[in-house]
Amino acid sequence: MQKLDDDALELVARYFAALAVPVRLKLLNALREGERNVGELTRLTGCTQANVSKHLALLAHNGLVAKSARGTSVYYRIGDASTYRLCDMVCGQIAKHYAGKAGLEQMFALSAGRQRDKALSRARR
Amino acid sequence: MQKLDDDALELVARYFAALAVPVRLKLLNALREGERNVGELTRLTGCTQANVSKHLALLAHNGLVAKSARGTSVYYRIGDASTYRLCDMVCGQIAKHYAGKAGLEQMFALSAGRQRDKALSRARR
DNA sequence: TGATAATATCACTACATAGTTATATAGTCA
DNA sequence: TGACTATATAACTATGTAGTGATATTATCA
Repeated sequence: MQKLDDDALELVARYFAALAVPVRLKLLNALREGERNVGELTRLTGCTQANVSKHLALLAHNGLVAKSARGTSVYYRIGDASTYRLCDMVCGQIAKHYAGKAGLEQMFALSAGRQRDKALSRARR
Repeated sequence: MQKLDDDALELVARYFAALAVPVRLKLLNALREGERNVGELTRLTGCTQANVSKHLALLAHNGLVAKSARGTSVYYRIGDASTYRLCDMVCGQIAKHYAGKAGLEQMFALSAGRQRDKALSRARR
């Protein structure tokens, strides 16, 4: 039972670790508006293609994104709609924690706006 | 604006990183039932005192726990009640992702049970 | 089949941080 | 004040992984 519990903690930690890198958050954010292929995501993030590919593989491995190949391209999309709820909660907590620092709430409002609802209803199904 | 957005991603990533280490999740889990001092948390986790102290400092720095000194002891408590909602959401997603693996849902049920409600109502105030 | 394009993987470097031991700091009580 | 206890910090090692350039893999189309 203690062993099981440690395995669970390990899994949860890995999940959070998947969200603990700015580039990966940027990738997830880019997918709010719908699916995109690797080339598009490479341009959007400004990273090398190899790097984007690696991050996407990690996100997919943790169930945060899903992929489907069409032609020579591979299209990625959000794997679980509740991922954004998670991010939005964190944004809220950070905004609260840093309350007083000018304009931080607005900064986060960016990622929690109308875009989300569009993407959510798409991903929910 | 692009710069601001990158700063926001950095902050969110740091917050998730704080949750991305099993020992820290164990610490937060131990605080579900109420506040504890460093010595108690050291015993509960089985780590060295120095290590626990470092993890607690990091959690405090990110607003996940709060501390108050009484005598020679320092007592830590949950900084934000919604932290557990975050963890429980992740547990739910993982359980969904691994659905089929025997007994995994029960494994996670451990950390999302009645204890949470007690701790939440305490921390909410 | 050969050329081209898109993605994934490999081998590598650089850096951040988890964990450890030893020590410093601060509070309590005789 | 000195001994004792609890916590924090410093210095260090080991390890994981983000990022890169080069290359392999796979699909498309002439």
